[in-house]
Amino acid sequence: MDEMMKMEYYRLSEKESGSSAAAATIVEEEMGIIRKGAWTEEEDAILANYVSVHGEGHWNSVARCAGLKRSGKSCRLRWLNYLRPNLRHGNMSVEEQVLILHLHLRWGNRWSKIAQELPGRTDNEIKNYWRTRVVKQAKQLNCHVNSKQFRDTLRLLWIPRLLERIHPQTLTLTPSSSMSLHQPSNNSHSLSSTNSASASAEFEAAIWTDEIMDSEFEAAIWTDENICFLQQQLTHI
DNA sequence: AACAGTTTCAACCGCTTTATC
DNA sequence: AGATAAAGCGGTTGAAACTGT
Repeated sequence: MDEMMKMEYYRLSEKESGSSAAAATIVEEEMGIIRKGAWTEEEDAILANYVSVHGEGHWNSVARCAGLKRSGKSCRLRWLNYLRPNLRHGNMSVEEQVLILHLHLRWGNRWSKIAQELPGRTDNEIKNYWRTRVVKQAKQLNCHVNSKQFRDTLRLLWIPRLLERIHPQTLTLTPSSSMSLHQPSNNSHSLSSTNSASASAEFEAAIWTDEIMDSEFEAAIWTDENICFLQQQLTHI
């Protein structure tokens, strides 16, 4: 935090002392001062302008100083999920989808951690993708999304198949990375083996190509053909 | 065209973690 | 060391958009 920010922060904290900020928020909410629901363009502009001048952080203060009738939490979320620069909205590319599948096998529902590996994507977006696409497809295949059966099928068959289609060279990496994809794991909650960290890094690097950042086409990995393939594999695994 | 059912995703909620005093 | 506030996180909800009849 730079000095200007610090000064501003302490000034505001002082202002808020006495009755706590949280208590103030509750009172404001009860009085109908705190707005909820969809953000308007005007509110977006106010928030974006304020953050561009003062920087991120101290969201309760942002809400007050910018004149927004919103909670600090709401301001933070709106900024992180919508207004922040360099965000990518819209359809996920094939590479992004495969990476999500891969990282979820490794980390589970650690959405923010997964989001860190997908530049421009938010944890909320990834979480929504998972729930609306992956969980849905698993249900249609009569599987639980976290079952060993479904996870093994993803890890051993489905992801390699998708990779082969998008980047044929990915599967001819070093033995270590291939192992990380093909080696069955006793631990159903982890893709990892001893060398998995470096192998996974190699895997992720292989998925990401220069064109991904420009990729705008609708990337359908959940095609009838692919789902049929999954269905067949699930009955044999 | 109108309605019902389904899907999507932005936003909220509540809990946990981290930072500060 | 404990209290408090802020930030972060994952789960859930509900309105809008979409699709089928």
